[in-house]
Amino acid sequence: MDSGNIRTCFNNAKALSRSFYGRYTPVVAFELIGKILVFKQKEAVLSARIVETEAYLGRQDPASHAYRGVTPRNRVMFGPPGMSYVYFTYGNHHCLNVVTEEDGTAGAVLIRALEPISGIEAMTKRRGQVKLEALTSGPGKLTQAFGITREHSGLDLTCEPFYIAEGDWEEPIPICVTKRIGISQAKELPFRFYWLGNKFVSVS
DNA sequence: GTAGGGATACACT
DNA sequence: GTGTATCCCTACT
Repeated sequence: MDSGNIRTCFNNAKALSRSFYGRYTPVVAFELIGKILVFKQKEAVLSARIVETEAYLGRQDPASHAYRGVTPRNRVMFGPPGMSYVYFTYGNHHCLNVVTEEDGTAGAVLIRALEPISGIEAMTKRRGQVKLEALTSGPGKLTQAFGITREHSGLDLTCEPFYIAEGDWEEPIPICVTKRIGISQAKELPFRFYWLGNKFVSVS
């Protein structure tokens, strides 16, 4: 597949509504593949297509931050859907999640990989001189490319300047479902979704 | 294959 | 308040 074939105008795309996010987390994770993450910044409009996600549930999911109940860090996961949840891990990396499920129920989708569309220069400046495929092909990489930190946790992703828009891809997207990776608990659940054959996916 | 790094949660004073 | 095990990773060898 030619994943570099980018032709449509993301600027006119509509942000996804809150009701999109307020559903069962794996459904949201699945449907987020092909959607477009947009972050309007001073120096550039950064945008990228979502090519890989993972679903994390609440109290019933041992791999989820929400498993042990509300804490200062994870409380946004229990709030209204459509908000961002950013956390810091392994001493080096931030990870970007989108809150799902109705207000009061925990759930989040981890954005694991993106395919850059615009603002590539700004991303490269933050990431250093790496290959295009290495810019955003991992959860820690994409937050670095977008300049996302914990300060961006709890933001509303249904409106500007930081939002997720409808996809622009006209053909059906081949989506592969696998087990989640990088975790030690509940590894067997089929909660990872990625765009089959897309070279920006972190691990195939 | 593994070093590196810092925040977090929780068990203890 | 302090100690420490753990963590949804990356970049290097």
